[in-house]
Amino acid sequence: MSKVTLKDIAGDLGVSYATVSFALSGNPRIPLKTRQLVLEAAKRRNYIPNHIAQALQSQKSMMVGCLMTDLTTSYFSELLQGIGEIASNNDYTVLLGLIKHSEQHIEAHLKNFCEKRVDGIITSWILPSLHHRLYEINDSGFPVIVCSSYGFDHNLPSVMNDDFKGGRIAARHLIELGHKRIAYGCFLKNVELLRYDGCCAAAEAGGIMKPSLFKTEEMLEVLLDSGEPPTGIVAFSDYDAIRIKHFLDKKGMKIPDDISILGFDDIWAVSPSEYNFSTIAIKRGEIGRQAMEMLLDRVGGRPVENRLIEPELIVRGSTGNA
Amino acid sequence: MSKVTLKDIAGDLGVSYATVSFALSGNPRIPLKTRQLVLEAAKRRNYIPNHIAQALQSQKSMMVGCLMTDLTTSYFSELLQGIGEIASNNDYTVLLGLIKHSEQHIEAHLKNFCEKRVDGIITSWILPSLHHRLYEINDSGFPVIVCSSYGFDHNLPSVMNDDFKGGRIAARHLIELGHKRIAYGCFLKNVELLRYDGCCAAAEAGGIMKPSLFKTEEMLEVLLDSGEPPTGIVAFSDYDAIRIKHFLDKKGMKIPDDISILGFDDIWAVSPSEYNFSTIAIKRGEIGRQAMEMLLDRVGGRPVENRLIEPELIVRGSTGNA
DNA sequence: TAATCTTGTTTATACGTTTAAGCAGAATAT
DNA sequence: ATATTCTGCTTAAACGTATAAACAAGATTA
Repeated sequence: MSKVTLKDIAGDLGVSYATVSFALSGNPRIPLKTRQLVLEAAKRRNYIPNHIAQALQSQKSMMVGCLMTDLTTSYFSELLQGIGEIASNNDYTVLLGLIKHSEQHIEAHLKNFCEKRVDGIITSWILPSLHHRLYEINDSGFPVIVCSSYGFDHNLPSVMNDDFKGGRIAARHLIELGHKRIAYGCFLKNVELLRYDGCCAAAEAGGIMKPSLFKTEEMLEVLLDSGEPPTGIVAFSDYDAIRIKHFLDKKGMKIPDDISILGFDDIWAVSPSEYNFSTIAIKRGEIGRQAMEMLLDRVGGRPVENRLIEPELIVRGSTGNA
Repeated sequence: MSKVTLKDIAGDLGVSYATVSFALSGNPRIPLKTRQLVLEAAKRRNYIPNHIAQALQSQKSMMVGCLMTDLTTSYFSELLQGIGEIASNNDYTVLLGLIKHSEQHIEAHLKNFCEKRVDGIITSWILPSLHHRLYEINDSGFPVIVCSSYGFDHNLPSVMNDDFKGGRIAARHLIELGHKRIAYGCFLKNVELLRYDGCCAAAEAGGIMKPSLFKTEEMLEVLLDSGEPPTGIVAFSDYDAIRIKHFLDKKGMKIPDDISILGFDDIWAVSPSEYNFSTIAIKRGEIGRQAMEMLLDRVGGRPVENRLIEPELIVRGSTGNA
């Protein structure tokens, strides 16, 4: 076992262990000569500082708890990558709580984080029925940051994708390609309409009709069969965009010749080697990085403001001139 | 801040804090009545045990460090899911070290894990130049377990995919479909040939020719243009299988009518809604679970043996009768 | 020359918990 | 009636570190 402690190396040198502690932490009262000796002895003995003892003493664990859903693996992976990057740079360690969406499961992880005395918690989307626990935890001294690739309702410091701007960018792209009639499609229920609002804003700015909204394939069909069918579609997600493509396939419509389409997320399926769809790429890594930075601010007692991360248009083969 | 300690709740009740500690840990010397009082007071005060102090005292951190590469996000996600599941069930917390493949980066995470006094470390593939560090760390009292979806050279307790059996299962599947001439393709350099060996074993058992091995598209072309072209191909990975499919597309060959093909991994791209390829699914979750179980065994001082996890054949649309 | 400051180190306490050992009083055994 | 065991609790030490306070000796100042 690695049981080498300050006392051991103090014993080697015939000094008190306080001296060793001071030397290692670079206290100026310790002359360079002594310090050198201590460092050598530490290296010789392969001394590894015991962070647990340090944490107990300093009341800082230098750990951040991350509550992550595994709904979309790529989302979770890139977010963690971003969080981990900033965490590492600041000597923080990431505790991972991968959650299924059961209340007990989430609660167990939160409890665990608190017992381990993390300096803060970053969470992605979790069951609304557990939001009150996040508030409690946040209020009881564990700073909580929420981060997500789409907006949801809560009342905590957060870093989110800027859905409104994303929608605006998507619609603006179509408008710049000359499209006059745009539709917005989302097959998920109970999802915020910020992206649609963004489309509407772009439409208004571009002087075209307010985009029509459809939530089912039937509604889309009605639109297509109407006198003035849309020539461009913004989908809530790349998954939705792919689903719409398959629907259009059946109707014999070609992308992008007959109709343009783009979604959100930049999942692997829409990459150039696969569907090759234009998309609004959500900057998951950036969301993660900023969430961790925000947490560091809160830990440091600095004021924070909610942040929106602007997504990025990636033009590929599914959008063309009207 | 959540600064409620044993002393606080001892003060409330007018007993010593040792009594409180005993009561909370269920020591039989404490009568039920007292215990009840303590539990109530703890709840009232919202007492959260300080795991850091417990860890210092017990010399067990109940944390496991996981060193994970993010090469293939789905691999890493499912592995972690498996590790996390067993970890949670045993009151362990996962420390995550997402690594880029730079020596300093990996070394930094390893050092961090040791300082945080993890009870053990689980690592997936890392740079061979750092294997000696894993040995050192393992020898200095931090049990290390290696887990991976394909074999690589090291000398530590491990949980690996059974590549040999995987290859055998893949080839056997083709043989059962009546294929007499099988090829094995792998575009990666420096990769072990266990899967190919498995194919060969199946071929021998099935009384057919030893499978030919190709490592480039040129070599594949030569095979296809030969007098006795293969009718079935086992690819090292699903990525390779897809790449081969695109090559075959160019040659105008149809899957599975003209030729059957299957790879390894069961990545999303080969799922029914996409390429719909037959594949050998590597049980990443299971590898993760067993790795964590193995680590628990080592922490508990129980003897361990390397484990091989048999992958699973998933039959989809890319393999058919010869 | 005495008072003060500086330098290099030690002593002691604290962080929050576990747990072996101790202790007083009650219950039981001899 | 005395010795023993049991019961319910307390005391004290330990885990490994950080750090305020103290201190002895030497250097500087008045």
